[in-house]
Amino acid sequence: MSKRGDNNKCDNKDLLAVRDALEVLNGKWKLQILIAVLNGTKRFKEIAKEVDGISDRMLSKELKELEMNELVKRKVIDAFPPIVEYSATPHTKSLHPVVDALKTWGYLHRKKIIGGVKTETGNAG
Amino acid sequence: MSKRGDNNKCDNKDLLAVRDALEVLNGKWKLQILIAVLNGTKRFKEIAKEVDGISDRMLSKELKELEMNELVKRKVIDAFPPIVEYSATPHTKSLHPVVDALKTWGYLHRKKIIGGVKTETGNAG
DNA sequence: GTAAGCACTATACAAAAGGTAAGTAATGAG
DNA sequence: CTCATTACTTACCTTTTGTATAGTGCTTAC
Repeated sequence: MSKRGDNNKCDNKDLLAVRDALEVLNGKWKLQILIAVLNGTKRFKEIAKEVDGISDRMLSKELKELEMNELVKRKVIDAFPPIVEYSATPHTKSLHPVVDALKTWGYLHRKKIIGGVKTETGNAG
Repeated sequence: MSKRGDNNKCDNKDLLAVRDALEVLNGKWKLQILIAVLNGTKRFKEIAKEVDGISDRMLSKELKELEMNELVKRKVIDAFPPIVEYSATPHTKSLHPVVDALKTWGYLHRKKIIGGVKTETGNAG
């Protein structure tokens, strides 16, 4: 009866919530873009630099989806070579626990698996 | 030293950690499978039922990758129609904060965006 | 006029992820 | 023998993602 006190279990509704989150945050780039923007308002090229490896095409696409979900705010400044600034919204900021948990787990995982991996070629099965 | 107190910012190393986590957890299904297993040891078909929509092909594939990363433990019981049990490991359990953050944010997002969306076809006034 | 820079957009094509359907091995029910 | 069951594997197809290249509109620098 005490579902509230037990956050280590997921019922069906919880599963749905995770699916919703995953749908918005899925893919290789979205979280990384969000982190860049969470660290401060940035222009297109600046995000591209921070999210190393992403192409203009992908960044443009992801930014649009993120905007639709109110996870970035786009501001066009009417200047000579165009200036477009992307910034975090309150909704983006609500992602901090997710980013933080992922970050913490990333370090943990690196220690446990990546750092202590048996050589790919040397395991006798 | 001061980094400890400020978990709202990500430096380059933190970014890398998030990328590591994303690499292991990426895709539509991994977290959902992990949640199913975190809720208790289960057989192949049981996971398939809980992670609604996944195909045998995908489940098999994902389970393998998860096993390689020590996120599920596979136990074969030598019985007549095969019995294979998948269970959580200590490493899986370390994912609880991630799952929990994602779950919480999923609810939040549903309220904010999915629940309060303007109708796609009928927003003319 | 030519070149460079910004924030995109468009096109073509390759690669990866995901979906669907069918097949495999072993065994008990009919 | 056929059907059903379990845990997968295989083949084929579509969608998404990634790479490379070129172009738009505007302005400064040469």
